Amino acid sequence: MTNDDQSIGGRPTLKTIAFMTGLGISTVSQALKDGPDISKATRQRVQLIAKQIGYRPNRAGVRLRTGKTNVIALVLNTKEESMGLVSEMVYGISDTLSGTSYHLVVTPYSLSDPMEPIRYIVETGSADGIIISRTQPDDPRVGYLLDHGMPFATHGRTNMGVVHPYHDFDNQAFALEAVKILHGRGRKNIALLGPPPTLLYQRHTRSGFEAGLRAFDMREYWLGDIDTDAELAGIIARGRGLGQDEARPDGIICSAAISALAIGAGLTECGLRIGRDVDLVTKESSQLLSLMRPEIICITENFRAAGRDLARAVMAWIDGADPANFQFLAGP
Amino acid sequence: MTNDDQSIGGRPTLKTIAFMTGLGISTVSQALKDGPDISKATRQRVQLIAKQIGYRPNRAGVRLRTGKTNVIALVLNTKEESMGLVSEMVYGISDTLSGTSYHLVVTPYSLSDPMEPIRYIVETGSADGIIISRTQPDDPRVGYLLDHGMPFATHGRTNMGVVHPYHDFDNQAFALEAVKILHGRGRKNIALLGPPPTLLYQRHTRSGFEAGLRAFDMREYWLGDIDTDAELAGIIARGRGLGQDEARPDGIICSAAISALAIGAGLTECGLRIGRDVDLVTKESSQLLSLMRPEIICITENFRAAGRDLARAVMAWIDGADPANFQFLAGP
DNA sequence: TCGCGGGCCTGAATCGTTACAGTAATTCTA
DNA sequence: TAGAATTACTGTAACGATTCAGGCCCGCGA
Repeated sequence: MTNDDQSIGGRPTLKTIAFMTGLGISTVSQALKDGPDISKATRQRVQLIAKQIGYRPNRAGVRLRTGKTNVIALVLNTKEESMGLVSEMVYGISDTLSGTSYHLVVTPYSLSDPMEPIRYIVETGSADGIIISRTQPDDPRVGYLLDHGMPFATHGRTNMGVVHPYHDFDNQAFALEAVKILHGRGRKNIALLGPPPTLLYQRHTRSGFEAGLRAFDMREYWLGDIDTDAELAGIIARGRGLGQDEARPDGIICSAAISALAIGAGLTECGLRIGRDVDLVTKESSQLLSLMRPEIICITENFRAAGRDLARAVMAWIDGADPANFQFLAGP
Repeated sequence: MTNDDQSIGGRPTLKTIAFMTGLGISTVSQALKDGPDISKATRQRVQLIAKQIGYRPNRAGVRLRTGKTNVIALVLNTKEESMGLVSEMVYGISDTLSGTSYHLVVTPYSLSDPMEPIRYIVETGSADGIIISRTQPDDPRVGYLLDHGMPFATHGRTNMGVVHPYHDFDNQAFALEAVKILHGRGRKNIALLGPPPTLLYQRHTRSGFEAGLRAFDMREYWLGDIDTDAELAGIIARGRGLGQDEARPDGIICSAAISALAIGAGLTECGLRIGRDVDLVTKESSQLLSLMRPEIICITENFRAAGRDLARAVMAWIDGADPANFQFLAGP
């Protein structure tokens, strides 16, 4: 009842517009969302004023009343760092989110339990949708989120027989292509430094790799129990080991730029020249590597595009779209 | 009046605890924050139950009532990418924020207007504090935030005669140290590839650089109008140009790892060997460079520590601490 | 002319929290 | 022992938005 000082002061609210138009608050609310019960003239009038005074709905008000947070959470493992993955993903997501009402909350977890941040978000309802990465073949987070009806999208696929949005790089095609390139350069004995077996794309990578070997009649040099998640020092040491091995591979395929650099460093230490004695093909996500080591052959994975896709997917799912329509596989 | 189904169902609220304890809602609210009006016994009882049932205050409720968002906004320029700056900053900030009630919202802006995201946050009150980077000597954002009473911290200092929290790398000391290293390696003719003059740390860098030249009686090779913000291709070309210059510098100091790589790439193209024909000293922020290009001399800047400091500073300021106590200068 | 159904708008209730003004019951003061 | 002060707790009113059950007025059919 006390329409004191609506005209002046603070941020405009529905009350402000109601006061200015002489309408009721609920009318204004409906008019702003083009409710059919409101006459066209009134709707236009309200919307005009709202625009003029720069009205923006109070997020807390909306959230409290409707439960809609207008937040997308990006859940990252601190391990995550394929040279720029984080920044590219963030920028990609923001590309999509800008111009919408969504904000991006970044939630890293250093802990060993990947479920913890997920549970937190679901239990406190602090986001409308979640983007997760480092997806595992049988990822507990996916099951949990599905169970709890929380929209999400994964960077990488799962192997669970359930449908959910994802963006994945076609690592099978990548590995196949890499083998083909090495074959084209006359290489025969190929090593694969792939991702850890806990991540599904390890299987895709291996599958493409093996298909390539078969197709071009090449053989594998078995690298043993080492993957792109290993300590850099360990990878360098492995490179050194290769350098001293008579039966060393003449081609190496690598799933991460940084690991390629590391293994290359080890090889170089032994006096081997990349591009001559050994060929190195790697995935990379920025122009950096080609600068640092132009002799390393690069196949680009675009994390920014991934971020864009993932954000689009989550938003669409939140809006009720069919998640099956948002499964993206990016070619190399 | 209708205490229907408080015991079961959804997330616990104050009402749930009120129902369980038989107390009033406001009593519970006060008890949880150790209000002095509530008896010790009651406070403990309430807090015990709250913990047991995993009560967490509804952020929207708090935010609507108090205006406190429990959000720190990190405002980034998409240009930003000193190899891992974004991820390291994010992880650093999260280190500090984890365990508190704060969430981290990341707001990149690709637009030319750095004020836009700042205004948005202030006008919509969508954060309690802001962390900004790419600080300029006379930064309009700093003035604006000060005017509007929004706590913030800057990555880098300003030159405005106002006090605010910051974390800065001592670029003067870095440049001086770099010159000293080059002097120690017998170099005489030094080039500086510094940051763009719009950023204050360009001055610090130059100042340290010039002091070093004077102290060790060396001379500058003037690189001209190029800085670490330039296109990589341009920097590479400049490196190539240097390689072909008879009077080329025998030492180069670089403010960003990626630029060092670029200029190094240009030099290498001309057959020059880094570490022999030319020495290259650069700032870098990960172990990457020193591992992969050991011939480049690295001085490390720790962005994660910066993130930690900045988050601590903003939180402290929000809590009413004196901003003057949160000015950090990190040595090389 | 009466009643009924739309069209257009409004008030009240609600989401979860906090600030503030009470209100009993108890204890202290003179 | 009356009155004041203290202790311990409670009800109400916001914060800003949305939802929903009306309410009023008009035109139309019988």
